[in-house]
Amino acid sequence: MPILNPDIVQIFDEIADLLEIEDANPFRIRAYRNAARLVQGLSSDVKTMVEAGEDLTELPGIGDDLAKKIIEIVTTGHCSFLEKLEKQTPPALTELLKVPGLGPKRVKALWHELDVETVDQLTRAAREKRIRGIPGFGEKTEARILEALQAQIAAVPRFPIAIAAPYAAALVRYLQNVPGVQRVVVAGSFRRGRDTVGDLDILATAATDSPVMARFTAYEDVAEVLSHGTTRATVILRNKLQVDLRAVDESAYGAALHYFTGSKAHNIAIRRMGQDMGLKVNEYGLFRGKERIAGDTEESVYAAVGLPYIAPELRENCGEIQAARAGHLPKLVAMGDLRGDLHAHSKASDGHYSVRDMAAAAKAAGLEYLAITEHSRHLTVAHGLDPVRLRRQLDEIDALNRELDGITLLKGIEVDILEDGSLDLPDGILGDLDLVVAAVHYRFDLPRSKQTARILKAMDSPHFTILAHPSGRLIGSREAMDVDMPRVIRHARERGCFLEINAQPERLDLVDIHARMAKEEGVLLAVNSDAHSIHDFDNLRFGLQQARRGWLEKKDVLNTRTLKALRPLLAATMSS
DNA sequence: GCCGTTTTCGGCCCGACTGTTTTCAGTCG
Repeated sequence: MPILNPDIVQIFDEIADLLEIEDANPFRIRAYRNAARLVQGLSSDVKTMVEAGEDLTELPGIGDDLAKKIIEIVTTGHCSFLEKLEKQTPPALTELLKVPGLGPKRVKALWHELDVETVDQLTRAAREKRIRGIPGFGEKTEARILEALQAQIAAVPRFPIAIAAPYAAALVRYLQNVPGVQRVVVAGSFRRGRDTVGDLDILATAATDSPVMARFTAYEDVAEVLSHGTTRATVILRNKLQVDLRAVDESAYGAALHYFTGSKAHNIAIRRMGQDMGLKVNEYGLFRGKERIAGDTEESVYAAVGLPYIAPELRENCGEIQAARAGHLPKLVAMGDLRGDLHAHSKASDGHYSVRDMAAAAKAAGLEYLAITEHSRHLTVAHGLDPVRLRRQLDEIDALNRELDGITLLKGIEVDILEDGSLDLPDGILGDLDLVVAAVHYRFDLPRSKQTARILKAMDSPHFTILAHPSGRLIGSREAMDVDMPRVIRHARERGCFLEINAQPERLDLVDIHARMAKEEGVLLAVNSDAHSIHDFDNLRFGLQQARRGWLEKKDVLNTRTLKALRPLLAATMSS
């Protein structure tokens, strides 16, 4: 069985969970958590690194011991230390840690006092009112546990960022109108541009006598108030989205925004840097002794620890601090850099508007060019085009281009990659296009070797410009295909073709770490809307955030090129 | 378990809220 990075992540997290229940040295536990997070964010395959004889202790947070464990895992497929822990502590206990309100201490107490090892046993113990008898537990805690268990049956998944966005915007507007409130901003993973958010973290600056906390918990969309203090409150909205509000004085804006944006790992690293310089860093500012030396702005927070400003999308403690220290931070691609969009549909296939309407909407969104890329005939549910209908559309686009002003349409197709890796339309007509976008739309279940071979073969077609939504995942409903993405990326480089970051909220694929890998390999990415309607160009901002999370600069993104600069790049993929 | 312009030991980020407590432990972010 091939060992992939997520397998290592899971093993280290499991070790950390079990060590927590055993009440081990918290810093030892943190070492495993850090290692898990490091591997999670690694843009290369650990097994490959081991096979290449790379020194894993070069990685920050990996020492001799963890390097040995990683080597054991990738070579044998298991970890003897984890197996030893599982003999001492029932592995099912780690499931209990996921119950809100239960941490390692309480899980351990439940296990020792009541022999509770599983979620079922916990539910029974709560119903039979046995939990309140344990020292440190009471009736309220018992009720909370039972409630949490019942809520977990209807487990709340993470929200795609675009779904959370309108709720965030509405809350921000509401809070801004509360007396005494100065600024309201959404922080947390939302601000870091993650593809999904587990909750919304909102920061408000307000006068101390502002009723902002009370007004927050009284917001009409609040279904439940989980906690309510003077500077912090947590609620659940009717759609199950959790929202945290933190209120601070305006003078602490920068420090609080930095703290509340995270990530946690990034914050810890920054605080440690501050500590080395004799500074205390918290959400109120940076302090040398009692003296406050920074915190008005985020820039001042970074400057105080000797760093340039780091964009929120980079704050995952995955190399951004080292890059900042070395002066090597990327100048991230920005919304205004996008010149065009290379993937869109009209009602000729499964879109909802005419080509003319789509062109007008793209122009209104500030774009200079738009590729029309209908589905091909194999995708019958989307009314995919055969050669005859495609030929007709090409004539329509030629005619429109003679008439349109300020926007140029490119002739494309989103051609199906068939199960054997061939493309769904003949080379003859594909050769008459400006670009060929290709994608997998069925048989997502092929084994890794076959799926990878299928895509590599498709890339070797005479006409192949962009691999669209390369992993095929749909957030919350379909897992990514099992495909060797590093190999696909390397092949794209050899073949001279491009990969897509699809900006549809449920796709956002390539994901950040693969985008970063592509950048490192020198493969250009297209940030495309995959628009099916005139409103979908708004989604480009989410695709762009994903690109920024992949450390992409303007030069790394294909569709930041002017049309003049783009044409030869497209042409080079259409003639080999 | 990691790490080192305090380098092989002794540190390791910081604070708010809740519930069960009479001063704080546990959990969370």
